[in-house]
Amino acid sequence: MNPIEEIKSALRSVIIAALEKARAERALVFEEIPPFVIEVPRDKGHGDFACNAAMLMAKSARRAPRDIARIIVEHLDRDSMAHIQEVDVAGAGFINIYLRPQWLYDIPALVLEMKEGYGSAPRNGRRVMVEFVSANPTGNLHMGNARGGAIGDSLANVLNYAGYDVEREFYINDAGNQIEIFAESLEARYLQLSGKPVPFPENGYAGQDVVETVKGILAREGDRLLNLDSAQRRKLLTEMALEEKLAYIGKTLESFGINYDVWYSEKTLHENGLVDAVIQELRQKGYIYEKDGAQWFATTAFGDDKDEVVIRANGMPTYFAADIAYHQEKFRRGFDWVIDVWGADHHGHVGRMKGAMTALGFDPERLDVILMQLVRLYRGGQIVRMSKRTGTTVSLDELIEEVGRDAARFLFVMRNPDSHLDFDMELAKQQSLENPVYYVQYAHARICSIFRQAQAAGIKYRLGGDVDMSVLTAAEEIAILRKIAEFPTEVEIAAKTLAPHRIARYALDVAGLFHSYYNHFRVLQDDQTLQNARLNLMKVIQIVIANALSIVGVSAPQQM
RNA sequence: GUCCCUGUAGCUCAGCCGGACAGAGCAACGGCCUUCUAAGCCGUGGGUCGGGGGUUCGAAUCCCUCCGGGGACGCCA
Repeated sequence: MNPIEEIKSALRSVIIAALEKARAERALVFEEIPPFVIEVPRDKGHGDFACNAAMLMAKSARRAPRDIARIIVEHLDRDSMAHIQEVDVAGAGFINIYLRPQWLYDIPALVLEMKEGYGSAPRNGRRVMVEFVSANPTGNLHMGNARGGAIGDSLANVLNYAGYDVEREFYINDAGNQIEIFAESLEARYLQLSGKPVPFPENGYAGQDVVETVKGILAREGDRLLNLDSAQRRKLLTEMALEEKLAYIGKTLESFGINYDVWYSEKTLHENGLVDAVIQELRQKGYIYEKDGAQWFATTAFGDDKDEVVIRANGMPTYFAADIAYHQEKFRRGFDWVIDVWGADHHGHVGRMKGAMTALGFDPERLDVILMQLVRLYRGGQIVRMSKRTGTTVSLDELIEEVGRDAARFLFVMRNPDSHLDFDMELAKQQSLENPVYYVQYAHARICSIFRQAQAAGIKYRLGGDVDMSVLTAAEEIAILRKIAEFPTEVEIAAKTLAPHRIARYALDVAGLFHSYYNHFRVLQDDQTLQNARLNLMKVIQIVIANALSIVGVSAPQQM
């Protein structure tokens, strides 16, 4: 249920009818009706809706845009749409349409009926998977993972609102080179902590967290692994460590408000032969060749500037090979649309993956990759450099602990993924004007407070139904209703353009309109009719803010 | 060198599926608490939308080019 879109489509029909009528009467000569738009003008002085059809037709109809616009207006059947109050021609040839305010007064009843469903589109039956974070299970989650988590989860929320059946997935990189190195690191620590002075691998995982993990294993298992051969020892250590790490990652993400539907193991792709199979399939299609003892995938056939190794000279498949198999599986599992949220450092991987999907016969348009620019961490204006020793600066746990889940998520989601984010810890944890999350939450809490006051004073009011909203004639009230009406369209655009930050911005806009209104108008007052209408207005704002915040993944507090 | 992102008010950023005089927050300056939470509100000043071409009736938005900033170019993931 999208009031704006319904009106737009009704207006579209009316305008098309006018064009047809004008053509039939030979008032206008043209071949085809151009793909014109009906939009909400930025400037309220330009009406409730504006149409650019006349300007687009100027050339083919060989008339001045304003002339065409006037002819369209003359042929409009105004009675066919009760809401139309006034239509005029303005600017370069815009058709500005003014509606009777009743269309806005109908909005609150709709919102109150749909409640948390307001803004959402009907189920469209299409399945979409959002894969995000997918951090290496060998270490802790860092700021980049935090941003990816906030964006990915919020995007999944937006898509769900927009009518898709969404699944969240975490791809576990539990195979490959880095796991080998992880295994070696674990073994070295295990031996060292058991009193055997072995050297630590040169490029091993030197972090303290690995030491802690091994200490835990020693405490539980004792030194019984000393008796095993090295391969067996590494295997067991890796299994135990990964289980612990993944549980920890899952717990952290959960406390960040993120819950996955599926945790998908890379290792199972190898074990089930899916990696070999997909390479074989590509080979049959002629995209695989051998060079220097390795197997190469001819990604240059799809616009890449150089080919890519899929099977190393040592016989081990690369990460890319496994990822091709993984993405093939995503489509095989029945997803209509597959979205990955990756760090910008993976940008070279995008074209190759789309090429691989094309080679396998999947439409690459069904795969979208959000490349998120990396996060630079600051503390009070000073950049925080990556620590060599721990391999990390601030972990997601520390972020949640220090800044708080709501503020962190809002700050991440608010920014366009394309923006290079300078994240200042000091700024983020300030509970001040610098911190927009509180501005929005405060609006929600204030409205809750009004209703608490109303209740305490024993005020009787009715929400929804046939409540007369037409007493809300102030420009501020009209502006708020208009903004509320735009929410479903905002969700739709955010989903279509994969831009959850639009919802955070929208929430800020609504909060701004509310705070201003609150300081100029009394909700609770003697005039019963007005009071009732304003309480309805408040309730509707509260619902929309709560809905927007839920998409962003931020709580809507009752009081602050 | 090739590729990706980016350059909008002093600062941080929206706007960029082309549309009518370019927006917000912060900072600066000046106001507003006996009334539903001052984590708020009101007002003032502040911009060659990096530069230059092009497409268009119309460009911050699309294309080309140059310049500045960030990043990627591994038989790592």
